[in-house]
Amino acid sequence: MSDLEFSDTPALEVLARLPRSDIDPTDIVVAQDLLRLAKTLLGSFAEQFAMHGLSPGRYALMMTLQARAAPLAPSEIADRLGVTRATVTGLVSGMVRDGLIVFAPAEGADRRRKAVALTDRGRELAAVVAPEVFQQMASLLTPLSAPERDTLRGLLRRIEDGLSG
Amino acid sequence: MSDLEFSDTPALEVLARLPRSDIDPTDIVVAQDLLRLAKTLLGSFAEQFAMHGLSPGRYALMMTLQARAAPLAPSEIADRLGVTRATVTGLVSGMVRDGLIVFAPAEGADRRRKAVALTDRGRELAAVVAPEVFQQMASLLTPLSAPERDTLRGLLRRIEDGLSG
DNA sequence: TTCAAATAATTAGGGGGCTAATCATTAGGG
DNA sequence: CCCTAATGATTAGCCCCCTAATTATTTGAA
Repeated sequence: MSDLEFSDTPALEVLARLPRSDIDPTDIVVAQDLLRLAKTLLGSFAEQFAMHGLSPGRYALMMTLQARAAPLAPSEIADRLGVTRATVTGLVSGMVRDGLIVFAPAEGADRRRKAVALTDRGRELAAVVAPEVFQQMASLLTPLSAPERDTLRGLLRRIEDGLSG
Repeated sequence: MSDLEFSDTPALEVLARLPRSDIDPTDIVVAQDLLRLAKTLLGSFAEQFAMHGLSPGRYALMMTLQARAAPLAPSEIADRLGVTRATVTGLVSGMVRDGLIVFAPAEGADRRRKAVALTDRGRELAAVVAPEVFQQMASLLTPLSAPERDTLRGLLRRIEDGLSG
């Protein structure tokens, strides 16, 4: 459950051995902190999902269906989740097996299309899990005051922008 | 390569449908921003690793060996990386196949023990990859001034502490 | 009208992790 | 001494996600 964190690597020791590096070790420490937190965060949500027999992908799929409240085609789901159709095929087949969703040829003419919808059981599970997850998200930020949250958001935004730019 | 991000889920729509929730939607937005950045960051490093035929686990293993400059037992590696021994077995077998490490019975009496060490090729690759990775880590922070980095670090620290507490 | 290109979904195969069960060796108490 | 318990490592089998190749269907243009 603890998962591998390359951010817990002895980077400073390795850095110290590099000939003529102009990198500030402090930057490495902060970056590793950030990466470690990233891993920890994602892991803690994954754990919460797992307690309900879910995974991040399953959760995302359920939320997507829940928000639409109408059946969706696998290709549509793949687009919304930002994953491949193959991934959706796998996700769907496991969730059908577990009784969370149903899967049938879509209404209408095109016989290539399928439609995915939550079962009652899936809806019930979503109704339990979603508030829990939102609660966990909100409690992430409770150590920070409102202005601090704004500051954090601004700093993260600038880091994120720096990635693509 | 884009990977699944449950943080890009229509949480607000789902939240809006919940009966009597006392959760501030803004908190959800900030938390999702944080989680999305987490995914993006880890993904961008994973991409960089992949360009050299590495994965986060392989990189972590190489750094661990590089920092020690001495052979390590698989169990020792597992402890340092925070993963199971089974995972190390898999990691090692792939890296031996690719000529990055060597793997032999350890010196000394206990014939259960093995020893893992970088090959020349592994060391060369580490010498190429490590500076690249450090550079990428450092450049994450270039959008921020020195005081801002301190601020960020403090905020992250408090969030992290809040997770366990 | 027919046939090639586009589109929906699936399959095949791979990598990275995990747990649980197993094998090999060593250590220790009766 | 011997036999059990502990320890190091591996195997088997699972899940999640990916890419590339394949199947089924529809569209559109010659």
